[in-house]
Amino acid sequence: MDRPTIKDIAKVLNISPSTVSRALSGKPGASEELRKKVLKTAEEMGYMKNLSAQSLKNSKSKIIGIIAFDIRNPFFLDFLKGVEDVLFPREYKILLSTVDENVDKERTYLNWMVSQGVDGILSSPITEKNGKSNLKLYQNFYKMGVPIVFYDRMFYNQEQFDYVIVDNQDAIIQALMHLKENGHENIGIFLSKKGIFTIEERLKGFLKGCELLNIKTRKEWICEDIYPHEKAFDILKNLKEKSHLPTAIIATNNNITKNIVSSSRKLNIKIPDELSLIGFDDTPENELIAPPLTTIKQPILEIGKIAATALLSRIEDRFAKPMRVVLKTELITRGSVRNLK
Amino acid sequence: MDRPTIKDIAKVLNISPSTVSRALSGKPGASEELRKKVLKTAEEMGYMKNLSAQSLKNSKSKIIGIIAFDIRNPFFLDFLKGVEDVLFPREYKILLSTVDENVDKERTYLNWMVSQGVDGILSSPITEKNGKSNLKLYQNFYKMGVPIVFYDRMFYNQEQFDYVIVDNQDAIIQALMHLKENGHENIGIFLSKKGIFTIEERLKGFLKGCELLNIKTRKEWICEDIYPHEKAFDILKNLKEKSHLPTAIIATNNNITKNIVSSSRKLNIKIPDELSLIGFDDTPENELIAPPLTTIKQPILEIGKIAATALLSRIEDRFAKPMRVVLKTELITRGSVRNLK
DNA sequence: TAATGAAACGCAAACGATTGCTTAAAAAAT
DNA sequence: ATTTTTTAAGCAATCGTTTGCGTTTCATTA
Repeated sequence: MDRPTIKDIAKVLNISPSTVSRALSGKPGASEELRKKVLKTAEEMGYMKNLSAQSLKNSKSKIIGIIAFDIRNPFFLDFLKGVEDVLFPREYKILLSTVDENVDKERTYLNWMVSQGVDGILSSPITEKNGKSNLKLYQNFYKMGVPIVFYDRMFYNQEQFDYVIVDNQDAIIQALMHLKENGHENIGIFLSKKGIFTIEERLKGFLKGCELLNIKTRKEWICEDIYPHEKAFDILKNLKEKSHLPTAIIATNNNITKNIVSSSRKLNIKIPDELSLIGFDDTPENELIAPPLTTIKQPILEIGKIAATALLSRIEDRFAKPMRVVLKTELITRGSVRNLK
Repeated sequence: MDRPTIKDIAKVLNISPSTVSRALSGKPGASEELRKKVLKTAEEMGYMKNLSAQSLKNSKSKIIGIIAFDIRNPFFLDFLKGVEDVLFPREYKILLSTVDENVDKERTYLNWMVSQGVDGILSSPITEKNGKSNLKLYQNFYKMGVPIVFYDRMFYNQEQFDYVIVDNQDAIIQALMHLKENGHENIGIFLSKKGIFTIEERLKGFLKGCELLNIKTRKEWICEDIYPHEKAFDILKNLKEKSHLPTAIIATNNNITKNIVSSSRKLNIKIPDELSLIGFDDTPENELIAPPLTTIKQPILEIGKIAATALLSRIEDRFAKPMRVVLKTELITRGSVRNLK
């Protein structure tokens, strides 16, 4: 009692499989009359096409693979929605992976995806702090003609790839300007895992911005590689004990932000009275936190939509010139930055 | 310059494709010596197996489909992680869909998935408020032997299916007990979209709990079908204007909770002084909200893990007896419930 | 009426991997 | 040295669809 195939339909109607195929696909080669009959019996028999067979035959799967650096990041709520909005109407399916910031896992998934015959890949590539990455593999795939679009992250000096990212340096500079306008001179930055493209960029932005705006910073205020994010507590504690707290901190992801808020409470550091805070990535809850959080907001839904659109274009034309999209972030000012003036 | 196939490897080594296949898969029929040679040349030639061909041949895809009621719900952050934790080591891939609470979209995706030849489906089925659902389709698939496990939601009187859900009635009763213990007698519930299994259950739990605990409630306090969730504002406003506010509200999803908090602020209703609130679904931010939110916490990661495990079992044995898992929720008490005593 | 063309349909070979069956070769047993 | 057993490898069919090419049918035109 297996699922009926094209051959079964053909047998029932006493015609050839090729004709059934043409009728089903609407390609010329079957009379309109016959076509209707085929459609009807297919329906009646509960026919469902076998996409594996189709993929095998046409080397097209209508599947795109997504490499997510870490699915637990709320970033993916909006990102996946954006991607899906574009993909669904065009009948593309999503093969999802989460690689937990792990290069080996990323490699495994990448190979699976290509083996699976995905039509393209949307990836936020991993770079570990020792510099290890799957760049070679991506380059191989690129040569093989596998359409790839990077989102959120990319590789330096690899401008042959398409990418959709955000201007991370500018994002931090915006934050810095806002702080300066509010009279802050002693500013720190809490950075997540080292090596990650976005984090490196945010650090660069911080350094550049401090110079640009003539803000003095101290080494102890540039806190790198805070991972796991709970480490924020110890750093904050240390800073407080040494009476070395900056007047403001920029956090570089929402988990760190969250940890700074909760740590501050435990350490009895009042936000924003004693310490101002700017977070990265806006979640709906940020508005409700005490105090309401001033954050850098990325257009995540847009990133998803644009990346998906770019990938589809790339699939249609392997040789089109690379699409390089850099979106701006927006600073949402709420109550976590104190005006010192 | 296409990707090499088994045949290409065979040609290079002057052996037959069958031998290459057996060598690569490690099945008996190739000497160890030859096997190593095959592996080596496969590696050198950059061979990657074609999973479409494999699927076609063995009718196994090593892909499981996930139907997500709405990917923007933070539920899926943990759920997907839980699922992936189980699936990745067993080399299963995830085909993800989001159906936006839409029965038609769900149907489309379900058909795609089966056409794709997924080995099983993890689904949180949609029921629209008019009762429309894809139950028939699920039943068909069930008869066809497509392994299906429902999570978070299920269909009433369909105990042939496997499912992993939470005791929603008990969850609300727990909340009610907590409120009663804190002296609340006038309690309302804000329910999301009508028809949804979990929401219906939570309503039942509320009704049952009120009777059990001898809590009087009013019709105006049982607010159904709050969708879009922003409607919470109007309801609250109305209640306040009529001086009809209950002393406590139970919200039935985190979006409604969020809207109640923000609406209360706008309407100058103090939580918990004037109004106590219990939310549903615990997000990390709940702790940081003002006031810290008392919520009903579902073991989401567990739901994902158990559902995935159940599905794999079902795949292995189509005729095993249905796995029916009902997990308990936990009430996380923080600051949003006032003690009236 | 015969010739021409188009349309409708069938045949069979692919796509890449797997596997039951057969044959050949090597090892073991008599 | 001959038979039996084990092991290694090849042949060819198969999974379900698609498609180039060939054939049949029928309407069109000269």
